[in-house]
Amino acid sequence: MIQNLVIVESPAKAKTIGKFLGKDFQVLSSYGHIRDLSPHKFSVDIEHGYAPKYEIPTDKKKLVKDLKSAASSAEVIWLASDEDREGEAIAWHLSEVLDIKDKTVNRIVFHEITKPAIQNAIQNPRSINNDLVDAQQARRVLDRIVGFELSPVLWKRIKPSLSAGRVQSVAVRIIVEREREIAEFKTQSQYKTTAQFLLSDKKTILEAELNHKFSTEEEARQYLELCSKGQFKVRDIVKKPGKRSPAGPFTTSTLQQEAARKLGYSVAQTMRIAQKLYEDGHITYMRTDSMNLSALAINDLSNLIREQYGEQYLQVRKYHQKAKGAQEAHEAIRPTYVSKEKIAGTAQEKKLYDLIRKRTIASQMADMLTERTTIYIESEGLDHHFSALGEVVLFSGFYSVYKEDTDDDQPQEENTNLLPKVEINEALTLKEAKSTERFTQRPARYTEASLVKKLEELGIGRPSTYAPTIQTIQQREYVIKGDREGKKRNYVQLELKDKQINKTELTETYGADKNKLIPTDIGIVVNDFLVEQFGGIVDLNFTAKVEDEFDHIAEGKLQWNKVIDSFYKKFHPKVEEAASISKQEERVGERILGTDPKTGLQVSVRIGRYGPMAQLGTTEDEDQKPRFASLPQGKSIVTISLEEVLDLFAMPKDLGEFEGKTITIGIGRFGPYVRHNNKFVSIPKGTDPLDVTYEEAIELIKNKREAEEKSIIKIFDEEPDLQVRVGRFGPYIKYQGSNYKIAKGTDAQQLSLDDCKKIIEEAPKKKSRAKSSKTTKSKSSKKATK
DNA sequence: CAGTGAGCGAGCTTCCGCTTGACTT
Repeated sequence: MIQNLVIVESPAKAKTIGKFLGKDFQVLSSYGHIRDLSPHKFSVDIEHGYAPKYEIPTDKKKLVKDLKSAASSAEVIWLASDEDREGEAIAWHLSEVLDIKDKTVNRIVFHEITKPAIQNAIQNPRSINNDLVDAQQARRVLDRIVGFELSPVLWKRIKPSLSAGRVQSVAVRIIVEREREIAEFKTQSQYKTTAQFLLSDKKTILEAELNHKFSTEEEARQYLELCSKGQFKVRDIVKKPGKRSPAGPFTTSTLQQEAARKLGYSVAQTMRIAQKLYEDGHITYMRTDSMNLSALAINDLSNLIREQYGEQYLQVRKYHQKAKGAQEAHEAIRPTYVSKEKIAGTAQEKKLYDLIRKRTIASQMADMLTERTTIYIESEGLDHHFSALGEVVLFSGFYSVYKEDTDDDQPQEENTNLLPKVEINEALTLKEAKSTERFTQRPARYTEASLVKKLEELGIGRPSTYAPTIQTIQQREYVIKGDREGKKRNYVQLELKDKQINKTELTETYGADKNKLIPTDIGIVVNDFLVEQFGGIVDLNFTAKVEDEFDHIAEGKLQWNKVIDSFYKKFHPKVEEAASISKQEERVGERILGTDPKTGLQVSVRIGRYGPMAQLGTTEDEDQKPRFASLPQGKSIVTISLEEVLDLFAMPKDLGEFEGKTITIGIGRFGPYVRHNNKFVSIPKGTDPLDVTYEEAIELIKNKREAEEKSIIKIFDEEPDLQVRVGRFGPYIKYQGSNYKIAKGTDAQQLSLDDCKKIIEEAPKKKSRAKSSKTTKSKSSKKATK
């Protein structure tokens, strides 16, 4: 029998701690929360003080049973969940669920997984902080009320299965508002002037920029004309020391940002890889908002920097978290053994480890020191002056190990920009000058990582939820990760050379975007509805405000259910009101575009049961049922024109006969298609279905037939319904409309009819396949039933 | 897998934060 049972949150942590504590301690893990509100039921008793009804999730039942039996045979139980609101609640749930009436229950905490930290924790046990637990309950209940009251309003007013919540709805709002700023952005242009001067040796060139931008071409031209007569000289040379400091060690959000910028990983990908590194013992915990490093780690880092770079490169620093609502229960993300330069693993794991390691080392290194030189150039009688900037690195410091990227698309300016030697009052000859029209840049669309950064700044969401939140808003189709093609524009360049000014018109592409978060029609309509009806909840500062109240609860100054009550009394009537109107009474987000000149029927667009749609005619019209059409990819209910909608109703379009059957063009659930003899061929992306000619349609049909023929490996005369084919995932059997997987390593060519039938019979029974394909992506719902 | 969208109604969808695997295609 083991005397002491320690329970932590993560199994990897349990393993390490077990080693530190020795034989008298058994260390187990709770795998996060062990109890929660039911995923299907409201589970908050509004009438009785908002009492939450907790249950043990089915997939946690066995774990809780095991923990119980371990607890029953131990004398002292140490609850060592994280030192934050959630961790305190986990400890409390454990103390409630495990049968431990007559046992000693000690609550202990540590911020780092080191032997001294853990021994110290064991020396200083306390009891559970009930105020902190209450703050967590308030957070949990508030989120449940918001999510489970708001979402049904959306089902009723807009479309089923939608969702809203304190975090996700603000994330969507940020993206929708940015898109509006982009749409409303008025670009302006200014003329930026640069010049090349020759030094007195008549050979060396000095490049400089004018400290003024002209708003019109005329002004720029006049200035260049003055320049052509100017007598330039060096007015002053100013030298200033410059320095740059390293960024702090990684937290979850900064790791996600840098991994996206430097390695191109998605937020979810970064977390998956980091999880593996953590489990393999290479890095500390990856879900953290702290920049703290343990004394042990700082010691290791100091030794490494001294040895590999020298004493002058070492500068021990302490970083402080600026993010709102940070709870700092863990260390920063760092290598467990910084001396380990390379790890075993996949290429992705190695790259991420290297990034974490270099960032951690750099964080304890000296500043980079530079000397910045500015040469001021002027001519008598001329307003404004030119200046040439140079920067020389005097001491590289942390910069030799790691440099942080920025989100700007602009290339980084070079750091070592040497300037030629000049003297004050040295006469310079203007070799040439250019005045180029430059445009102001529209705000940038968010990437996954820059959205995480924004959310963190607002104190919305936690390290463990950034990646899932981004997944949710994409899954609900509020936002898609997409590309936008750049547009072309002309700009003017005036060139002064040999006393002549030449004007050229050049073209540039601008505004192209790749893999950026773009709101969908559904996202826009849902957001506008929420902003209008529930502005307080989707307010960017809502979380910060309630966090303040949670803090007061944690300090014992407020009662948690009173906080919830005053919120609910204001919130619930708004829910009732919003839910009292039906979809038919008021169509959220509907746009009426006009009337069809041919029929005189009303043309409108809105969000329908299956997404954005167009409607011809109205339901009030008794004589004529309305016609409907889905909006094709790339079209939006916000911007689509009457003409474009009328084109949609021109389908299905008859193209004529081929082999005795008619060819029709239409748009279905999976996009535009050509239909012939009950067979469908997709029309490739980028082609307007209305532009497809009779000849092109036949071409598409023939191509499809050819591809189909090629895909058939084997066919049996006795059973023409059964075919062995090869597809994207390799060979498979097609039989009566269903596909069957062929086991790896089987030679599909050699299969006999009997072999195939056997494979079909032995294939696992499919569960409600037809249903799951209709409700596009309801994977999460299946998990819950299991 | 491809002409859905009205209406009838049953039953379902939904939140945020802690944690890892177990699952197909």
